[in-house]
Formats: sequence, structure tokens, C-alpha cells
Amino acid sequence: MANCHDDLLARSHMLTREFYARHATRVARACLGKILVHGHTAGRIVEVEAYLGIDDAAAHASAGITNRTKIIFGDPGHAYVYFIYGMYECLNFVAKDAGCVLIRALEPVCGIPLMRRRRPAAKRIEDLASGPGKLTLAMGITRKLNGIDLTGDRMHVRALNAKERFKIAVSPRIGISKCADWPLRFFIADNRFVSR
DNA sequence: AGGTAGATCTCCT
DNA sequence: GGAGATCTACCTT
Repeated sequence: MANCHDDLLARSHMLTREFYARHATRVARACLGKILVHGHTAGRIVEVEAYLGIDDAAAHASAGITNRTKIIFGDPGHAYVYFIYGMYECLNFVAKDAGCVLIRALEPVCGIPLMRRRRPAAKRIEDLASGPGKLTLAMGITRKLNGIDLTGDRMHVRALNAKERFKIAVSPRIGISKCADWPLRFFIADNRFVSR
């Protein structure tokens, strides 16, 4: 194997627009096990949440079209990156009907030394990207990427050619107060890179 | 092991 | 003006 990225490119393919142009819940579940690639880092998606658009009071889209949320109302397959709590940024994929998929945790795949430099507080590899604010730091994802096309080469998601099997677990979403009982958090069962 | 406070910015009321 | 799709350090049990 020449290096991590060449190996990854050789055994996977980029997801296309059709992947994202579905209901957010479908996209969320389908994202598990896929590989997010940005710069010299890559990570396997192990935990996500679905946000369902204007009728989901916990979703930013429920505020309607504002300067912040306008990207959600655009074409599927774009990145929605927003700033939260004065310190952190969170990455979403835009799905159909103003739906969103929040990426909550990654299993580091490529560029792990670089991730460690960006996340000096993480002592264990499990802590490098096991949270929405952690993974954006580890992968160098900022609001500068808000609105970019995920079918381009700045940042994208890949599916492994070799299908793998795993069990998907479901729970309510984390850190929200409205619609707090909706079962829209999906994660790979028994995976040690899932948040808290 | 578990709870809490502080960091500190952007958006919408 | 206040809440917010969070994380870490620093307490107390």
C-alpha cells in the first residue's frame, strides 16, 4: 500500500447526488460506514442524526429561510457547516426537502498524526473525532466549507467497494430540547468511536 | 463516575 | 438579549 489515501481511493467510490437526494432519515442511515474525505484526513462515519426540515422543531430549517439556513433549502448533496456555542462548528449533509444529516462521530482512517496535532486534548484515538465539534476540528472543517458541493473534490464521501455488515442502533437525538423523543440518532452498534 | 461552569460567537426574537 | 444540534477542566461523590 503506497499510502492511506491512494489505498482508499482504489477500494472505494464517491457518492453521487442521488445518494443525498432522499429523505434525511434514509440518507442518515446510509451514511453509516461511509468514508468522509477532506484534505489529508479521512474518517469512517459511525454516528449521525437526521433533521427533518421545516416541521422538525429541533431542526435549523424550522426557522425558515434565513441567511444561515438558506443552504439547507438548496440542492441536496451540499455541506451545511454552522458555528455553535462560540467555539465549535458542526458538519451536516443537505438531503431532500430541507432535511439534514448531522455527522456526530468518525472513526479515524487517514491522517491520524495530523488529527492528533489538531486535537491535542484527545489522549486516546477514540476521542479524536467522537463528537460533532471534535470531528470538524480533527478534519480541519470550518464554515469556509459551508455550501460546498459534496460531489466536488474539496470534500466528499466515499463508499467502500466491499460491502460490510453491521448493526444499526437508534436513539433520540443528543443536546436538543424540542422533539427530544424522536428516534433520529443512528449509530453503528458496539462501535468504540461513537460519542460518549 | 458524574455533574457543572466557563469559553465566547451567531442568529433570530 | 438569550438560547444554542458542544467540549474540556475541574470539582464532588
